[in-house]
Amino acid sequence: MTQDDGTKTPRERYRAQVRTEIKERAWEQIATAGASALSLNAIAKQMGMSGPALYRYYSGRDDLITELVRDAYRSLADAIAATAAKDGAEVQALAHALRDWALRDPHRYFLIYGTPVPGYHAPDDITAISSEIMAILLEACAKVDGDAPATAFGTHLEEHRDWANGHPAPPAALHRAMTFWTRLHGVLSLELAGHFTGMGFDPARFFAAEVDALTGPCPA
Amino acid sequence: MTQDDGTKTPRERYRAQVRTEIKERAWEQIATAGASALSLNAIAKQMGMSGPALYRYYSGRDDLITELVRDAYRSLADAIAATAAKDGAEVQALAHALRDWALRDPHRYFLIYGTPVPGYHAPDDITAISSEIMAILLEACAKVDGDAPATAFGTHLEEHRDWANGHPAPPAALHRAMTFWTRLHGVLSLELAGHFTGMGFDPARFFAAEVDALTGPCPA
DNA sequence: TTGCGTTCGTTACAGGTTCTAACGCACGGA
DNA sequence: TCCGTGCGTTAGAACCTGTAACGAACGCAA
Repeated sequence: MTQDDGTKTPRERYRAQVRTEIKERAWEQIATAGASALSLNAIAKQMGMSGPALYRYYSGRDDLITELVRDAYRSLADAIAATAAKDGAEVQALAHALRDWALRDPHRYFLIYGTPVPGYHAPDDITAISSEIMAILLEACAKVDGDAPATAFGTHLEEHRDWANGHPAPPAALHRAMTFWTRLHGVLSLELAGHFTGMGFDPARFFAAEVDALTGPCPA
Repeated sequence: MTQDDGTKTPRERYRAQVRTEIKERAWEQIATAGASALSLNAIAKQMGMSGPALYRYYSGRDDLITELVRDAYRSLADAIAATAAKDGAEVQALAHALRDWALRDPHRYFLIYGTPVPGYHAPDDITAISSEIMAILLEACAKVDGDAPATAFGTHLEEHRDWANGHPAPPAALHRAMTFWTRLHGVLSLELAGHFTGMGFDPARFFAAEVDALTGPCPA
């Protein structure tokens, strides 16, 4: 046989299949009741199994949620990387890719950028995915701010650029990347949280306006 | 006697006192373990009472949390109103008042602007407090953008200005108020959620840079 | 084909939560 | 002084997470 499936033994194949089905049920549950209401017991019952059986596949609730967060980051990084490869890393394209991804499943967005769980710390491989995304963003900003003058906060970032993972972006690009992140998160998170409902205006236009302000030459 | 205390009968006085003590314990608990881990049982045990006694004072967990959200909004509105009265509603002053308030208790900030609970809808009196805050912000922005040219999104807001509650702010002011909200929320929420930890730069400088960009004349 | 060990799913249980129901007591207004 | 309202109690149902011990099935190897 071909070794297409990656995993080899039937047990591993079965185990992987059950793990993904658990995650699918978990996403459904999160979409309806939120991440805080995620119940291993309910997932098991829904799959025709009884309670503690799931502990063969995930060591606990935190373990499952960590896996979901990892998948969410991975999905976002792939979406961003895909548009970067297709549109040549235009900043506007990245922004709208981010919004499309967030609107596709708001709960998935909040799993990453929502209210943090007090005791929880993400493992290293997850933060690594996060810096993948940042690298793509920095690349796009560097193309725009090739020789833009450094802003005040940009020089501050220049002095503390360990987070850029060695990317040779100029200060103005570092500044633009950070404002890209925070401004778009600001609009998106308030929109997804429903704080704009009933206000009457079009959130998409607001987002587009922020993207325009972001890609303009002014104070990035 | 004077009717200073508002409540009259001793029973009402006692009831009010217990209700506030419950809320104090709840805030302590939220500060250490987050809102999702708030336990009525633990609060009761901490107060020397046993479990269901609290249901005399709050009809359930949701009722208590709603009250906490109301208090949080009220506290924010008071803080904003205080600086508006003191500093004459300078936009910068409002921004830093917001950050100070948020840093004073991050969990309280997330209780308002964090991940929304799927089924939950805030009662009308809470949204009323929210528009109090917006009114102050609009007033401050109107002083800045007295006769500023309308932006594209500003005219869109002009056409859907029901959320401004009849405030006679010009389009540029409407636009500035919304970007004030989303941009500062963007920086603040990511900072409070810990997404900047380990990056090395100073979040306060980033916030200040965004405030500067916000109060500048460029694309509001 | 026949073992045999690993892994799976089960039930039983401990301890936690929210919330309802029914009971007794004690406080306060009349 | 009396009596009703309101308070706190215990008991219990229905959930939840997570552990422990048991039996069965599956797959690899001889």
